[in-house]
Amino acid sequence: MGRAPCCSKVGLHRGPWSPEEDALLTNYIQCHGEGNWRSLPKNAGLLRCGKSCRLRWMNYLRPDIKRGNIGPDEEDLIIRLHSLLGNRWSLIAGRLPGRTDNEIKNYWNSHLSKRLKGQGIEVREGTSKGTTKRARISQKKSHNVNNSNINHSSKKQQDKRKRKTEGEDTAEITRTKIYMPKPTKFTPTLRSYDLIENSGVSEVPKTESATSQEQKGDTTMEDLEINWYDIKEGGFFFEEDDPNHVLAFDFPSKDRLLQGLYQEYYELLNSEGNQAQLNSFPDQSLFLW
DNA sequence: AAGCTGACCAACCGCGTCTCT
DNA sequence: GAGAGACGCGGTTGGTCAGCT
Repeated sequence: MGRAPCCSKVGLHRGPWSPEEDALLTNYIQCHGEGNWRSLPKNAGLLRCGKSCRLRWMNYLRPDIKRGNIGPDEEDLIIRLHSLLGNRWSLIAGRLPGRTDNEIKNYWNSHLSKRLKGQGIEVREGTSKGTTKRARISQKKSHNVNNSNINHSSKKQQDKRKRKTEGEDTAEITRTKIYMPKPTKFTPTLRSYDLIENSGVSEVPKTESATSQEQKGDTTMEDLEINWYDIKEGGFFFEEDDPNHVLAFDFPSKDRLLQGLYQEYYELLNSEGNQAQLNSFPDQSLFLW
């Protein structure tokens, strides 16, 4: 499909952002909102490509970005999610409020990956997209580079040259087709529930929206048959000040099939040796709300 | 003090996918 | 259904800095 020339445009700034550029971008987005990255630089008076603006905003300027070191809890979550999802950094970042995919990716590559390998823990490489053209090229490239005795600087130059000619190489690579279900958007609403210690849900939903939904004959809690304990154990709940009070996902009745997928996901999440299965699991569907 | 090395991380690149016409 | 533009993602690069020799 068509690709935007973007950063190749002559006369655009590249490299580190200045405070003035940051201010221009921040002010513009605060006034006009995100989106339209293509036209944003022009409208905001920035000599940057839209892609660069988006990246700067998403990874650095966004007000909800959490600063500071990644804590042990976050680290543990990253490790667990990576074992399930592979290098799908955006999905992992989606479970860590305030953290960006870039940050998690960097943290993984510079800290966790090495540490886990050092501990003799097998680190899952690649993703379900590991059989894509790009991934195969990458594997092929690293293989070639590893087999050469070139020094560091010439290796980089060689990589660049290879990148320019690799179109010819790819024709010889065997293609493995992976069928991924088309991502489906659905919108579970949040309900709040009170929990009785070790015994699951004590009461039916009490929130206003939940009550009105029930009155309209929408999905009830009993209909859902979701294993609440699994949700809690899976970490996909939101604890408020009261530790016995949780928010859980609620699926509209039209999304019964997706509810099944959701339950399947948690079963996989809690089972041993689930990586192969997850490679074919439509996880994109689960995170697109 | 100077040079080297590796770690870190912001930014870039290229591709796949989505959306609109 | 096809094509083009826009967006989002993951891999990679390169500048900076701290620690070591």
